[in-house]
Amino acid sequence: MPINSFENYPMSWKPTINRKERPIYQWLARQLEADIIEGNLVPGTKLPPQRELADYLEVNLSTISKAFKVAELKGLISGTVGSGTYVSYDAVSNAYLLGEEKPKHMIEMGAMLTDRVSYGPLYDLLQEMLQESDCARWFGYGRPGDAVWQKDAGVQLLKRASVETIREQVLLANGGQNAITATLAGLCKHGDRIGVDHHTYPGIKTAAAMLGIQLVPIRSQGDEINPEALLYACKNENIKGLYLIPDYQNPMTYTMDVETRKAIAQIAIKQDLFIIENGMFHLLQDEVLPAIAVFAPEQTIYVSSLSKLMAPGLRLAYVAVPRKFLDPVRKALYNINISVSPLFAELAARAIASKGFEQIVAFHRKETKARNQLVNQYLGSENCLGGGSGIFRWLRLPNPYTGDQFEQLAAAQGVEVYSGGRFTVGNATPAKAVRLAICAPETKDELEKGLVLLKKLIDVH
Amino acid sequence: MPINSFENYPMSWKPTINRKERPIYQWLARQLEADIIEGNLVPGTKLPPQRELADYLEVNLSTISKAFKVAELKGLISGTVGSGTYVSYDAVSNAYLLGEEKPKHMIEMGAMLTDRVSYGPLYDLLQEMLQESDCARWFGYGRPGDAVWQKDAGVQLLKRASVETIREQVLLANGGQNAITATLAGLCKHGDRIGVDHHTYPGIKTAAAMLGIQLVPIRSQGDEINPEALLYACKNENIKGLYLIPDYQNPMTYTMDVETRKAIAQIAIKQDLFIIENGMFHLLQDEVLPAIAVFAPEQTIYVSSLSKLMAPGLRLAYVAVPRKFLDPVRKALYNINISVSPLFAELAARAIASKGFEQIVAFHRKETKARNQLVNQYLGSENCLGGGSGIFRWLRLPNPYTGDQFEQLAAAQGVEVYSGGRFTVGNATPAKAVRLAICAPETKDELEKGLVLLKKLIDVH
DNA sequence: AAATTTGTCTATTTACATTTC
DNA sequence: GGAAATGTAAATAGACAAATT
Repeated sequence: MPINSFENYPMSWKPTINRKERPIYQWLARQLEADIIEGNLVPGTKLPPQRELADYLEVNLSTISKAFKVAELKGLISGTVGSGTYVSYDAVSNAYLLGEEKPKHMIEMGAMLTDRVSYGPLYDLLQEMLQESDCARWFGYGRPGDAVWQKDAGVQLLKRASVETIREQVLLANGGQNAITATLAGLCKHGDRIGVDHHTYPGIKTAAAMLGIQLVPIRSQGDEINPEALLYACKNENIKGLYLIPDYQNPMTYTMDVETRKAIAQIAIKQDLFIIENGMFHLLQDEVLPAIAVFAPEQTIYVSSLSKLMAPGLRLAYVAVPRKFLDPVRKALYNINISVSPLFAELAARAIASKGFEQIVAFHRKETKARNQLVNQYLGSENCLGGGSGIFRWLRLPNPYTGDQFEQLAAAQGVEVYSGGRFTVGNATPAKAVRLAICAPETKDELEKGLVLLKKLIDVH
Repeated sequence: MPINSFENYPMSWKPTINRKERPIYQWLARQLEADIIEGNLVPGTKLPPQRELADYLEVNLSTISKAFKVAELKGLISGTVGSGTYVSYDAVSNAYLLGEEKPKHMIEMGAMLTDRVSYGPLYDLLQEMLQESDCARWFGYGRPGDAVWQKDAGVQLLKRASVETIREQVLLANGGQNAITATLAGLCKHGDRIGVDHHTYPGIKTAAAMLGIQLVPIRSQGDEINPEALLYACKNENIKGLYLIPDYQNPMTYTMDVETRKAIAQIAIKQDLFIIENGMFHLLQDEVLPAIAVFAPEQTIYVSSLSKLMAPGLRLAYVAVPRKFLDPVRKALYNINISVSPLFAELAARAIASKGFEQIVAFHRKETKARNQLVNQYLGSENCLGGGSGIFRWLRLPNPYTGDQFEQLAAAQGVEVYSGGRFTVGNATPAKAVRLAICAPETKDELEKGLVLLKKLIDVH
């Protein structure tokens, strides 16, 4: 019997204990998971201190600790020394952004797509390839020399994004997500910690949860990661690496300035952190700033994906890998893919080397800018962050709305947007904002229809 | 001070202890790993009992246990209650079969390729696709209906391999390895155990090691997994699933008979094991036996890859997933790939639905049989297991040779073959055999050259 | 500024089950 | 067939450090 009767204390979570159900810690972890998923424990709830639970259940402190650890690695809860353990805001929100079936007649502004200007040129290049003699080799493993020039094309693309590398340090992946998951799998082991923005690309959240890698939101005053906050996380959170999107951060739209890049690079070098730099939107920017990889070339794995730049169906990414990480990343990519399709590797290489490449990029930018102007007309630019040649916006909501509420209301009106909660990491507080994928609607007309509906919702308050 | 002086006992491994290097268990694990990789501890070495080491180092038993666990999850050592802990045979052998660069002028009989008869028909189909209107959509996400018919094609392919499923339970992956790694990642967590053949497809070894999943070789009298051995492993090894290649097992060439399939299916149902059934060579067999998935449809994830059947560059696989595993496997595939290329999904679907499909398969079989007859001429069929329409053989070596020695000698002669050790799992003893990929040489002439050289090496003894 | 709260980590204790002899 | 050898795994204890008050 516990010395105190806990009946009188309000405990936010009262698990049952069943001594026959061994191991205890797993039994508790299962209960905790179920209670969170079923909604008995809502996001943001503070769980009782581990010692209190241990006392209440008459088990050892470490048994509780272990149960919490299981849930934490699944991304369900998040604990901090001194302040306690909280149910994560993103525990129940759906981070899988590309479902199997979509309800029809929705204006799609959730999942991120680009416009379709590049499909034609890609088609032409593919046609050209198929006219050549021996072209059937693209269904095999290609000719020995092919891989070399395909990687050289990667070098060229990376150079365009300010990253200097050599073909021996370029690896090919089946798209950006594939590259990132492989890099994580190759460089981290179960239980490792990675620093990220407090709102970030959901793909890394689900991948990390699957691999048992813990994401640590790097806090700071504003929304941007800053060097002091990073240094703090190095000292106190034992992080092993960083995942960053310095150019038009997803979803918060900020672009990191050069000084901050330098400072973060310096810290990464000093603290021996690796950085996964996602250059997703780098080349779409009006002014291409030097990548963090430029300032910390031995620490930074730079990922340059073609799906946003060229076409979403061209699932290919180039990864520039520092020498010391080359072997593990190559092995992880092998374990996951064996190899990429030689046909696509060739097509992509030709697209990059083609005269039309810059034109495609320019087209994308132009189309995107026009759409952003449309957005500004309806939503203004003060509370709707981003713009320029960014393919999404970050709409800060007027006061009574939470992101989730707004997402649901918008869906009811026929517009799909993604709530801030989908991007929230760990115990960070979900922003009262939604992300708008402005290039996803097929036409500007459809985008405008969506904007009208969203504007109405906002003006209610 | 330990009570006994261990100076006099011969201990196979004497780690140093440095009490300043905390944590102790990590310090020990690092030493163990280094000693294995540097060759101070050769494969097969029995390590001292955990208690003995603990006594010697004056630390607790569990500290040693934990250090051993770290090494075991990396696939370096393998412990059994009662008999002790041994250095794995495959700890140092290279399981990554597709290196970046190959020495030139080698006759390739290591990495497994098929012949090239299907390249032409695939080319024709792709050409046809590109003639259609709106064909540029394959660079986007395709039309909504596309995915449906592409999955139906998968259903059709699976049915051809005896597996009955519905489109809702078919998922697409970027090739067989991609499907297997995703399935493992989706269904297992760090530390889980999976039963496999004592020699198996190296891709699962490296993927499992990366994910911290432990492979348990299922032992039995002969080389084949049998139901009693499996039942034993269920009771004693706490395995959560199975990975099997019932049709022309890689590398040992055996095909599981129908009774054994039924028995294994029954055990899987009773013990609630999942089965990852790799149907890699299923459709190449002369007689297509019912898959294990037929007898345990709710337990079996059946993977049907096109790279061996059609072309290695067509990196696509269909996965038939039981309802209860659908969600985790789909999410894992999403985390790893987001999606497969719509262009390839369409091309593959058309290839499967085409009239030429059966013809391609027949072509492959015919070509392979001819090659196998050539192999029989030189190496006989008694010690060179496999044949028929199998694209590799398992050559049992005459007595003084180990697989590794033979691999090296053959390489010196200009023929690449893969030693049994590359396929060995955990503490299983590496077979004195090598695998010959008989369809990898581009021509029969080249295959014959290779066979002559191998024959000479064998005849020396 | 010091004391308290709180989570983290590793080593230790204990119980257990199987294999070997 | 029973005792000894051996690895496995969970619970517990204790030390530690950061955050809060």
